[in-house]
Amino acid sequence: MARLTPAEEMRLLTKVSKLYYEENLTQDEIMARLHLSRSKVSRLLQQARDVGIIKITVLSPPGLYPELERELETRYHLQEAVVIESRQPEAQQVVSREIGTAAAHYMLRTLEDHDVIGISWGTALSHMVAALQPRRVPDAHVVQIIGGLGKPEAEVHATDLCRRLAQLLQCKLTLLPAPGIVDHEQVKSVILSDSHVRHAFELFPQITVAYVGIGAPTPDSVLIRDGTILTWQEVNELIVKGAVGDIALRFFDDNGHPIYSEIDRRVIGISLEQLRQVRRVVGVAGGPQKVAVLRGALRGGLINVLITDHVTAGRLLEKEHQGIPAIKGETNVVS
Amino acid sequence: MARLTPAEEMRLLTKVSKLYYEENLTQDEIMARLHLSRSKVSRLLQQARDVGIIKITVLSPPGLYPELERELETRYHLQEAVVIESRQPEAQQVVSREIGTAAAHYMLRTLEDHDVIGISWGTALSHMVAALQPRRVPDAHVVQIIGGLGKPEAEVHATDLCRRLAQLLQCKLTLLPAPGIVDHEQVKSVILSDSHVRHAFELFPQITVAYVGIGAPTPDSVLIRDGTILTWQEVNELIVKGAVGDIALRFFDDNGHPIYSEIDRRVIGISLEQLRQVRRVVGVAGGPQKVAVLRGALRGGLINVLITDHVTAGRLLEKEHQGIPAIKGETNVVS
DNA sequence: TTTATTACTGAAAAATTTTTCACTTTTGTT
DNA sequence: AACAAAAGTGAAAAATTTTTCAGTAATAAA
Repeated sequence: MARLTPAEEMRLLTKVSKLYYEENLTQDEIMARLHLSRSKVSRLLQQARDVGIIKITVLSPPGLYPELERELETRYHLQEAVVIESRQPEAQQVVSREIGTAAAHYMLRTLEDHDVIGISWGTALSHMVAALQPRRVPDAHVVQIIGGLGKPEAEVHATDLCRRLAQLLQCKLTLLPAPGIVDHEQVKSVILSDSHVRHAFELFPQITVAYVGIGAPTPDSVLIRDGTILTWQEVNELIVKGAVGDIALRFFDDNGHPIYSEIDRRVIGISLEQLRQVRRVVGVAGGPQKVAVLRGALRGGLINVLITDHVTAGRLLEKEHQGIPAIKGETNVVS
Repeated sequence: MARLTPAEEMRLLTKVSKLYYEENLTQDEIMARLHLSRSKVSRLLQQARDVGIIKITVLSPPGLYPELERELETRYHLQEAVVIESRQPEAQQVVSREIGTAAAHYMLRTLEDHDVIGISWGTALSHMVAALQPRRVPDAHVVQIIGGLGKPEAEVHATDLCRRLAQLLQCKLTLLPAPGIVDHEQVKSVILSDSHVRHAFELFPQITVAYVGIGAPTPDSVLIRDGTILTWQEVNELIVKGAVGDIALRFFDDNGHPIYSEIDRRVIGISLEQLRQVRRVVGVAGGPQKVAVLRGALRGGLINVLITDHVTAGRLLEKEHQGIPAIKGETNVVS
């Protein structure tokens, strides 16, 4: 109601701030006490925050990397980034396990009653399921989004992962009873006519959250290791075409753009386009080999939650060839 | 929805805190982002504050004494204390002026449209009015609560104060056209029969805020100085009875209890009991001589807003003969 | 001076946050 | 293992805070 001198204003600012933040009075009580209007108190507090009379600090306990998370989230338009501290950040196996554990916690934290959970495949996801504490969520639904990998007779990995997960959650389960990749396109169309397979495919649009591993095309990757899934020659072809890695056997380049090829047509599983329709795609990956792929996946908006380790996170935030920003409109739906 | 490990909980706490306090997301946005329930986010923030992850500091600019104010308010159940920094805290005259200025600011800040303002008398109040910036508050009402002091022909001070104040506020004015103290009780009853005087008295219960000076019975006080108001002998009598000072010529002791006497019966003005009925009584006083009286007034709950200087404030907070607390139920109504 | 612009106000509306409540899960105890 | 107690949960209600709005006062410009 009045015109105040700067000094008097300062005193009022300080006083209101103290009463609010130190004495925990409500703004109403302060208003009564100091004979101000409700709005004035609110505005005063706002001003005090702006001017710096009120200082709010959030301290991060050691072992947490909220700044890295924050930067990743901002830079790549992520819904959330989870960065854990790795004890052996260069050891692919160790990192995968650590990240898998973090992913399990993340799942536990974010799981909702009617979630339809798409699961791909990979070491990290495997560790995730291994680390997951059992929890009854009967209305959830686990859906396999890529066929079991490797030769038909070995089609265990992806399928198994889903089965174990569904068991831990005691929830519904839809498997994709097919190999992840077949030898000829014709075989694929035959398989796709199977009603079970079709059933899984039809569920893709209903997936509310997908957990995906991210593959790097290195010689020792599981993909190539024993030649059962892809040959080194095939992978090389893809690399020549610009591939930096894959999500559920869908290869993509530096910018997350899909790389179509003969190989792609032989894959039985969700497409990158379909994956992009999923509201929440959680990428679970870390370790030195994954940096390049992750960068592509992030740039292309193929994932919108990232679970990784602090070293990988740091690398993903390095200037990167003069920071080409993630392309607008290609990001997954967020809200 | 989930059971979290302590480490994971820490991360969540930190993350939520950062998003809320550093990114300024709403709890709703955080909920969407982190897939938590609205309540959970609120509780998490509460917890983070409790645990100390979030630290809120209010820094007081130099020259302000929010701690002293706070302590005074708490110790003496005050609605508000205003402590200003005095440049010459031992010089009664200087302090009075400084405090008067502070009181003017306080009035400007808290003045409301329909306030009925009771005004007593004193050096500090005089400075207050002198320092007051003009401000039109036509519905306010200034009421003189103690007769003009001294001999009838000198009855200027209190009256004048009120008149000047009313002019500055361009508001209604009710004077108490009588001396503050008369020679004989009989004279008083005659005066009280005057309709103007009665009018002022009838307004006392409607006073919403009273500004009162606080008198110390020292030889150089204006009260005694020229012998026009009280003689040293009269004052001495009061001191013997335990008086530490007065508010509007109503003397009281260490604990703010009124001291009744022949003198008291000759005073024309508000009584301490009536003053106590006033929702807000602002005591304006400081300087070395006022410490003892102020202590009495504060202990007795005779005032519930105090405007003083930092040295006096400090003295008022000294242990005081093993801190007899202000007596409950004797305090003025606060809300 | 008068006028136009800007800033500021309090009340009410809208938005946000906290608490309550009814219920479920976990944990500790017999 | 069965049970009771305690802790934790989300939805809704209640409380609190912020913003909007319409109007007023202060300041700047003419």
